[in-house]
Amino acid sequence: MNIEKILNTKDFKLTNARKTILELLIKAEKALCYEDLKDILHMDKATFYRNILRFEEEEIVNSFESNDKKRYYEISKKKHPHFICTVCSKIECIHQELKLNLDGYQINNVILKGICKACLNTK
Amino acid sequence: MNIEKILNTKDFKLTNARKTILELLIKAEKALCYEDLKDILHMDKATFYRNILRFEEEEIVNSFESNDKKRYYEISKKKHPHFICTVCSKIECIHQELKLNLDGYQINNVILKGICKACLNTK
DNA sequence: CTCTATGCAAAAACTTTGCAGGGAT
DNA sequence: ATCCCTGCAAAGTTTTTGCATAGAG
Repeated sequence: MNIEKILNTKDFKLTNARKTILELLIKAEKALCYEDLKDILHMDKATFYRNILRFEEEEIVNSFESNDKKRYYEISKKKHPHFICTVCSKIECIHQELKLNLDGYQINNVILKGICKACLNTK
Repeated sequence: MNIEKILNTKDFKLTNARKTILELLIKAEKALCYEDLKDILHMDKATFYRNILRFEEEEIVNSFESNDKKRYYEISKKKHPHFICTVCSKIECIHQELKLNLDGYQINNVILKGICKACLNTK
């Protein structure tokens, strides 16, 4: 994934803030929230939130709200379903495709909420 | 669905607030948020949120966060997948089962996010 | 009578906005 | 030179908490 290309084709100015955010999301193994990133971002939260919103509008990034009230972001190209445990708030990636007939709809995100194995066992 | 039975079996005191909340959710055709309910609830928001949280803990109700930052609640027995449009924030119920292998996990909620037909067409 | 539930107000948590100055093209 | 981007601080939005009073069992 070429960051400069992504930003240029979408009419973004090529700023350090944008490059940093995209680099980190591309590198990431999992979806990340602002709190995960804030210590390594070196930018104001307003800058982060404004840019990530624009990335979402341009469908470079997509996001979902987790159980812990925070929004998690991932590069659109890496998207896959997520399981969120409502007890421990852990997020697990699901590497399965799911079959659904929703013609005419564009599905960007699949979130399953429930209770994970570990929490079920200690209940 | 017998409200008094639900509340009694779960060791709840039978208050008007609780009966009102459950009645409205049982009657509802779709998942509802506090804002949808506040004008007809006649109770403080703290009472609503405290009770709905207990209902969730007892798995009488389950909830999901929508695109508009609000939490939506539905009676567990009525649960089904939801599609949330990230453009217009509309929530649509999906009456399809989806096949996924997640042994050992309890899935309470399925949320699909994306762009609905109407919004795709006006883009 | 006891212990839980409620209302009110204030706080909390995360995200967004206004504004003035800085930076990319 | 222009217009977009950024940082800072303050505001916004939804949900939660503390505390005194009211109500269920």
